Amino acid sequence: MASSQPVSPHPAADVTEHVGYRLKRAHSALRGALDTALREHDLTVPQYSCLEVLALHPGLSNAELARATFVTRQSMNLVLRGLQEAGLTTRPDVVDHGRARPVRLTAAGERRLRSAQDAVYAVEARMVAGIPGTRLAALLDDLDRLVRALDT
Amino acid sequence: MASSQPVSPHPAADVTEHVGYRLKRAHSALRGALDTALREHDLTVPQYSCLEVLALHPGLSNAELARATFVTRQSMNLVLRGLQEAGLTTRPDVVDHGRARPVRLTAAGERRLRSAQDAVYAVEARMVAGIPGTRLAALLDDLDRLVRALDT
DNA sequence: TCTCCTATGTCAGCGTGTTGACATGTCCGA
DNA sequence: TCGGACATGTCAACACGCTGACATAGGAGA
Repeated sequence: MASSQPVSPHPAADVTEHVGYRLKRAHSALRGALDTALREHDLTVPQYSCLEVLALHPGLSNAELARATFVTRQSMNLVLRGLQEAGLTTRPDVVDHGRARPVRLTAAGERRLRSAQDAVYAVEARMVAGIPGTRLAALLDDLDRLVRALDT
Repeated sequence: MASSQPVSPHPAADVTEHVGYRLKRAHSALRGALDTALREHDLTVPQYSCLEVLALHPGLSNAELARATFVTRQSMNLVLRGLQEAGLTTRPDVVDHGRARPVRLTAAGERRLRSAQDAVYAVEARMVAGIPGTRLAALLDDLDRLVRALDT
């Protein structure tokens, strides 16, 4: 099975050898682990992602947050609504210039993010622990190549 | 960083260097590409996954299909309902022995799967094309290690 | 035999994520 | 100046995917 020529219509004999399959399984496992880790912090994964991005880039608009987390404006809009109801973010009702309204973390939002980060980073560390250290960089690079190859 | 103690709270300086982030992005890109590829075949990604597994293992029950595709019984139940309404799968109303009802592809289901496979395999090939051939096996292996490390 | 444990199927509710559509606001160029 | 291209925010409809809960069917063990 070390053939290097992509001649057949089937990338591999077994579906479980497909990159897509492995990718889906890994993502599913990570999602599940994050879900349980974040539950005790009363956050969902998209909510946490949003807080993390906001901490790094305060004042991003809904559409910008959506692009940063790879979802649509519509999905992010819903997430933001939840975060605002929980008092973790603020968003001015009117702006002087454009149409985009900048989102910012509240003090409660920053506290919540910090407490959740420990749990999330623990999951990340546990996941990466199974990888030989020297191959981690290659893995990150390959995942990046997959993305670039797809949106070409 | 081959230290075996989880000392640092931050696995990496930048969030975009996290495995979780890259994994999410790659999965999102794949999902999008598959969505558009499958749309002209009137199939969703979970529906296609279900058909693919059924072709390999005819007669699997709802719960078994769910485990094979990493979703819950409830989610798979919904997918199966859609497939049955489209006439792509069949499922006996009563069984003589247990409670599990075996699902099978109809002739239409097999045809639909075959026509969709070309599109899906093209996406897989396009995605993998960006990876140095010698590193593909390592990538598959590392993705596997991530999963095993998480459900330990 | 009777009971408990486990697996399965299904209902309900919620959050997420998508496409499609539409209104609104800016800016650039004719 | 004005009109179109573009980005943004939002509504609606639909499909997924999760948890929680419940009923049912089989098998193992007292």
